[in-house]
Amino acid sequence: MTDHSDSYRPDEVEAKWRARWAERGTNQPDLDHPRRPFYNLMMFPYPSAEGLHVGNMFAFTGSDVYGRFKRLQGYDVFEPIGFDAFGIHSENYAIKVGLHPAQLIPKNIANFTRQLERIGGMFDWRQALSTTDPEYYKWTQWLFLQLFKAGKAYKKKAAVNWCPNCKTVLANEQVEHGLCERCGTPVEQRFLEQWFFRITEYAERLLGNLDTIDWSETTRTAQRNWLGKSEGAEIVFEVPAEPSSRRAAESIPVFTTRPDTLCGATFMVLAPEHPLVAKLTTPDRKAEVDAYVKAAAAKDLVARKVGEKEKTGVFIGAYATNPATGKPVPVWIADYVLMEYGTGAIMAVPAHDERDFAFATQFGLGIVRVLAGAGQAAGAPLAAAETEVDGFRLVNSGRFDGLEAEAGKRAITEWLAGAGKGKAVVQYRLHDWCISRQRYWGPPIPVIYCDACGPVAVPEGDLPVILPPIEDFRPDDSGVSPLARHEEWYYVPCPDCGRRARRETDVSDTFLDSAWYYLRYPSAEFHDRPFDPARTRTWCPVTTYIGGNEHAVLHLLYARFLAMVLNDLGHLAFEEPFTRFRAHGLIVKDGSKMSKSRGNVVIPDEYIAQWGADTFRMYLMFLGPLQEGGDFRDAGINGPRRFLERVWLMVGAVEDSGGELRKELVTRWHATRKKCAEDIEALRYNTAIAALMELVNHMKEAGCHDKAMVRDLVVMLAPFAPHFAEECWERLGGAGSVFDAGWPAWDEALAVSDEIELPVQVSGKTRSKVSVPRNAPEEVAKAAALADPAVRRFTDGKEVRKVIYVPNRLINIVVAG
RNA sequence: GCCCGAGUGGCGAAACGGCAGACGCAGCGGACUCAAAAUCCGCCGAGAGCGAUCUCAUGUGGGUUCGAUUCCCACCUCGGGCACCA
Repeated sequence: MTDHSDSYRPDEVEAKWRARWAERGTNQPDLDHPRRPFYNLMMFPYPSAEGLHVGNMFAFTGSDVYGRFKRLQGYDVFEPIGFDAFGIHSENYAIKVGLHPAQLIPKNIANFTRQLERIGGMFDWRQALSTTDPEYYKWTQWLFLQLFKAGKAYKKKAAVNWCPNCKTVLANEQVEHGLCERCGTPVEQRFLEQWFFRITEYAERLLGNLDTIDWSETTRTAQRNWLGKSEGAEIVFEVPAEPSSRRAAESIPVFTTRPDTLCGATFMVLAPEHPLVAKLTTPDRKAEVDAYVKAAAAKDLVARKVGEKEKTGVFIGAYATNPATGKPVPVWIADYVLMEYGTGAIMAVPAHDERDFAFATQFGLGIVRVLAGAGQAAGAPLAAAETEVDGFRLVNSGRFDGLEAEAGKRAITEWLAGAGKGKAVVQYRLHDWCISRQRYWGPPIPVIYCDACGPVAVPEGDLPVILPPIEDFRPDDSGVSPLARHEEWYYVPCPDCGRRARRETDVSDTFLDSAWYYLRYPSAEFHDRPFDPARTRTWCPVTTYIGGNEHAVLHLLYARFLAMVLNDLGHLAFEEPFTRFRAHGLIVKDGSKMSKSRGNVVIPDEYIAQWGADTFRMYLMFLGPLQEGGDFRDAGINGPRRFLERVWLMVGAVEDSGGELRKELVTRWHATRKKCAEDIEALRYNTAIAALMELVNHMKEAGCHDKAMVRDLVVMLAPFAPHFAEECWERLGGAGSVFDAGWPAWDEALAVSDEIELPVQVSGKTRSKVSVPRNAPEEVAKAAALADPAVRRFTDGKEVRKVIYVPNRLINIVVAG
């Protein structure tokens, strides 16, 4: 191509339109008086030192295509962007390279900003935010105070997950298989004073609302599993007083999902940490029990939770009474029972629970069957626990014998409640959210401890509590934050009594920063309020949210919880923050997900420099459906490039063809408008792009350069290749931005053709095609089919048994033999 | 172990229960060129046949149906989540 005046040069075009958009405020909706507000949100990035990688770009482009499409449909689309820049990621990296995070983060943000602009996102940069900005974390602290004042934040000494490498506490959600999610170090148990949010109070609502929101099913399932609802009963086992050792009577409540098996409870097991263990242990068992408790406490959570098949445990010498049978049952402790779940104690029913069966077998404890199938004797021996009990009936259960399992559950629970020995309860797997971190790089928790007044909230007028710029920000093994080494910072007068008091030195979890950022975007310029009521009413809840499923149970659950709390406290009118959520797929490279931690990231900058952002955007979106992700390899990028160049040439050669267009082409035109819109709405960008390519192929074949068609083509291409489309639009004489052109409307009647190529099957095998009018009556189609020579070869001389005709789809002639 | 996804040409993929492989990449043949690149035209699942055509083919095995990539049952493989949660 020697004619430079007519070749497409992405660098120039893209730079030109980036400048135009900034100049004209193209991407800045009227935040106060939008006609049709549409909040298009993408999960904000953590600004890593490596920069935005191809996996990020895939997700951001996916969200941006949708936002631009909505814009073309006439919505006032608000597409904000920001940076989730606090947290251990940034801090650890700063430690590694020997810099202060406060120096590092602004550089990373600058780099991300450059990249995000370069990929052509429709971001409203006026409202950009960083969670590390005091103007932002002031309100994160405010949020904490609202929960604190409402009694939804509390401090307790608790067994927490401690990462000895990151030297901090982790939330349960940040522990994977007993390993630290970030660095893979085995997590230890420590007992520390920690701040918690009462998310468990919201478990029922968090679960129930899942049925009311339009979210990816995978995400909702993940949340349901995480919430882990179990319905069952709490049953109290009494331990009679022991006069010889002067021990009083005690009672041990247990939680079970199988109250129907109560009569089969032949022993009990307590968690080693259970508070009753010390009281109930008999003197002769004390040495052995103490040793076991100690050993269990020393075990890290990996050893305790995974891998171990061998059951261990010790008898503590006490006997409790089975409330249904009145028989004594021995009380054991074992580390397969967890203090954090239920009551920390179980009734063991070895006949119908695998773990209890293994334990009973190992220690020679009694096994009594209480459920039997048809033809099974009540005394039939068990080779293994029988947990599948469909159609089984209760046996060895006295007055409850003969009931089916479900009926037995109800009957026994009712009987327990009447006798004051138990009640129906619902348990959740969810724990309260531990939000304190013994680290530096986060918002200080705004509480002051006074010897006279106790924990006091920092007055809202004193916010933000600025994170001091200390040099020795590295964590240590002490279990306290680096801020605790700075007296000059933490000694302050008590806000209530004025006496010397000390600040909380822990900072809050990064997930608190990100749990409310969507509220800040529309109100980012207000200094005196976290989120403006009018702006929030206009823009929230978020219309469409796109993000990674790795946040299904972390970020997305916390954000929902906080919205509910703010709703209860009267700050928000809604309780579900994201009306529609779609999880994008992951970009895989060399067999595993592209991520910094796996070291397989590809930075898009070089590709963009070589091909242009538009071509690269189209290439990524053409890979496959957004929700499925795909393998990254750069083979194939030539396709979108050739396509855009073809369209470019077409734009240079347009002509007015008046009403001369072929009927077939008009049909394609309308069908493409429709298909492309429907596919984008469903996030099937790959087939939307394919439809545009098909249209171009047909236009080329027909030698068509019709101006109106080319203009539509450019508009439909705009979500994918925004700079390119703007340039073409301008060259076609369009006024303003192509994004104000409106999505081309289609006529349903024109989108289908009058003549149909109808496939003809003979006994279910396709043999030929015949041309018939659209919606042809069966007789017409049948006559045409039976007249076709290719069909007659299979039907001649045979009896037609039946004809199946699906108008406009197919005709199937079923013949005998 | 349990709960979600997904298995289709050399590759990325497409297909309201109705022509399997749209669209694209790579490859092959040709045109243009001194030549190469770019561009344009044609071919492109496997097997048989000179051919029009025929047979086989959507992870495996069954089933429902006139007809199954699609629905049902069992199994295999690969991703992801949960996991001693009582």
